[in-house]
Amino acid sequence: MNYIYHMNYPEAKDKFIQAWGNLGSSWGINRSMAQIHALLLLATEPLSTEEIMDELKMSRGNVNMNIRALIDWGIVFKQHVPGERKDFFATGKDIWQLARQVSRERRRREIEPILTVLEEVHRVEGTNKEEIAEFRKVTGDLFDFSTKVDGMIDKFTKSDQGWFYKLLMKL
Amino acid sequence: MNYIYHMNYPEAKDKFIQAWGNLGSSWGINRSMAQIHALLLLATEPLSTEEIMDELKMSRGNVNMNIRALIDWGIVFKQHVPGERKDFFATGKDIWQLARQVSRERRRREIEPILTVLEEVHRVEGTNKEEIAEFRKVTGDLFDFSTKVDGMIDKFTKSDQGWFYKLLMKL
DNA sequence: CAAAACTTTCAATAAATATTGAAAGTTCTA
DNA sequence: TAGAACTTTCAATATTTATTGAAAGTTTTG
Repeated sequence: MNYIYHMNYPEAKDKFIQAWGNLGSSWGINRSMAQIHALLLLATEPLSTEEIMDELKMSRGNVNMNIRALIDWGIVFKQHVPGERKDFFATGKDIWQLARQVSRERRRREIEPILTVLEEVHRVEGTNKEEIAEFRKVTGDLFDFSTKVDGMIDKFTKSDQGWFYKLLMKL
Repeated sequence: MNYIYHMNYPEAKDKFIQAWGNLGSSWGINRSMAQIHALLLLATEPLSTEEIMDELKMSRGNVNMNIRALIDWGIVFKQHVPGERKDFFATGKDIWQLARQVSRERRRREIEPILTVLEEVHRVEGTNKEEIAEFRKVTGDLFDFSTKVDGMIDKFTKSDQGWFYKLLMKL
């Protein structure tokens, strides 16, 4: 007889939240931030700060700061719940839209700045011909490549889901 | 009159190394590792551990560990220098090849594991119909999306430069 | 095979980053 | 408009991650 183990909900939920947190932190995103995001992804209703503190065992300050960072990233939103005074939070459930938004932000925060630096340092001067040539070559190649990637991400962030799936077909 | 400031070589080199280190660390790559890589990118000859320690003001242990991590990532190689006993290190200068190799490794190290978790937790069971439905929906969507991205990166890592540029044209 | 040349390891330490929680700030309501 | 409800801030602290450096290990050479 062959049994497949089926997790119960609390176990699966926790496993997903931990995994999302780890993935975030290996890509330079605060673990708490990623965990809060994971929790909101699973929630069927908007959650309050208290509910998040409670489920993830985090302090009010931490939840508040990371919720605001998520809002700043454009992937979490305040939701007014009628009859309630405090804030409730929810995230978009469309994974495609999430990916676009994260790409957009990382492009702005990390790719654009490195392009600026590459452009600046490319104008280097010096007496050692060989090292200057190598420096210009490397930074120039990086600039060209990054510019292309930047353009590609830009297209992606402005595209719709159909575009992406059509692109996948072509590959 | 309009003067454009041209950096001198040491300044530009340092700026590039710092910027590459920062970029690495905001993408979850050890700063020292990224800086060593940057230094090797600019070098016109293979460098020894001592030269790296010296230029980047790092300890022998740190250089040794991070060089080995770079070798493990497949982007730095030992080079034998005739008449020398110690190891010298160099990195590939082809940016396209570098991008493919980094993609390949990150796919293996980070995307594959999350796919495993998503698949596992998707088989969740529980009594609350609504939360189970939401859980299955979210993890299923993430799995589908990640599988597609995984496949795309796989194609990318196996492709040649022409493929990539042709793809960029299509966009 | 001794000792010099070189590399690796890893416990201790430092540095960077994340988190807490209490106090200050703000907004709402009666 | 006082005070209750709620949010934000931030210095202190904890945690995680990176780095050091000296000792142990390995390889080479004469």
